[in-house]
Amino acid sequence: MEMDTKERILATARELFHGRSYADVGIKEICSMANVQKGSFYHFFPSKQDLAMAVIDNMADDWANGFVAEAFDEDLPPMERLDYMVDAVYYWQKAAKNLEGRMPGCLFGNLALEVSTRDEVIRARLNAIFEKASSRFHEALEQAIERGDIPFLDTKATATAMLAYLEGVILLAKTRNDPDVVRNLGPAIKSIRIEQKH
Amino acid sequence: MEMDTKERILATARELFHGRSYADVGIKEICSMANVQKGSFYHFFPSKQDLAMAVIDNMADDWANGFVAEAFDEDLPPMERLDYMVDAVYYWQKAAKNLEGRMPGCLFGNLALEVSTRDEVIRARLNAIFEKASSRFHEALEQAIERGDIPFLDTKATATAMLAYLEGVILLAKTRNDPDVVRNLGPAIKSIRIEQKH
DNA sequence: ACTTGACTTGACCGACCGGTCTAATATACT
DNA sequence: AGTATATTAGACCGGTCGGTCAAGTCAAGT
Repeated sequence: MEMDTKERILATARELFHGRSYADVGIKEICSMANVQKGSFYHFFPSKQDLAMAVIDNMADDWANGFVAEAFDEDLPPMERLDYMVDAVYYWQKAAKNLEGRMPGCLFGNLALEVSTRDEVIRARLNAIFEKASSRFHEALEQAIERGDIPFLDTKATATAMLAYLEGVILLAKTRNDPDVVRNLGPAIKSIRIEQKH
Repeated sequence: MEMDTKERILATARELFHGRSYADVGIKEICSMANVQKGSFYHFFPSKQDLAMAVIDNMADDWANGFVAEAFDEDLPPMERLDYMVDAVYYWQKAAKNLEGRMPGCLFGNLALEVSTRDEVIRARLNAIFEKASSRFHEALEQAIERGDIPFLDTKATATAMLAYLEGVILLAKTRNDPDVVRNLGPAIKSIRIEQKH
């Protein structure tokens, strides 16, 4: 049995938004690629903005239960989780590029820069997702310090800085259209540190 | 005497693109804000894409001759240039937010994520600009090592990583709509290091 | 005085946008 | 069987998009 209409819309929209951009992908295109009619679309999603929110949540869920869960596995040594995460990003981007010819980058980062100046709702949601992602880094850092793997530092700030770095690396890689940038620069995420201020 | 028509278009487009996005700003809007007619616009710019290129170059020039020139002043100790750069970004973003209520982020980063999947020409230009920016970091690092300010490392890779970090920090700050993120995380740019591999 | 060419004006174009609406159809409960 | 409800179908809407174009203005060159 084929996917539920709503899920088909969601999956298609996610793919298109990720591969191109929010503004560049129209509802009509999503519908025709998902084999759904306009009316059906608007039966499930009150607006394009609403669809965007659903796509974001959908992707965030997949992430949280996908490699993020794997990478930040409690059984892994904390600092190794960072490498795992970088690797996951690299392989994913590389696979996507091999398929589409273009490196799509990070859906959240893409959307953040594209729409956060004109859509408060979406901006806030993306911010929350970044917040959550940052907290995974935070946990890992806390544990690393506890185990004595790394010297004491401001774990909260450093965690956010690491997330920023990862997003920045993806941005540069996308601009170069070269996933290798992720592999070459990514591991340096472990070198970032922000001292505790008092 | 008022500005040249072409320059008026350029300045207006730059402001609008930076403050919102490429797709969200139409030629009509640019024209009316710049007090120019459609026809005049297309007399100077053959297409919207061409305008984008001009805007990018225009901004890149201003940067290169503006704070980048100041920050990467050869008279400054190399590593202090990084702090200067971070400061400049912070004050700029803060000023922009105070004016418009929204943190615009980095025009290059914004455009890169928005259009680089569907416009090779613009993508390549943005890539070149990042390349150039990275080379300023590179120079600084080389000099820092030469002076013995920092231990030996892969200056090329580290320079690129630093640029990535800066872009990532701006991305996160924009998503949070809070320039303070730049001030808090920015200085950690100096902690990034990529070892020379052999 | 006349010509040239840069510049301006604004009406106009087809295509597409997000979104609406009515009518038809499948499904599920009584 | 009958009826309510969820879903689908696709024509249609006003508005906007990037871009074109014919007509004209105006200053400089001869």
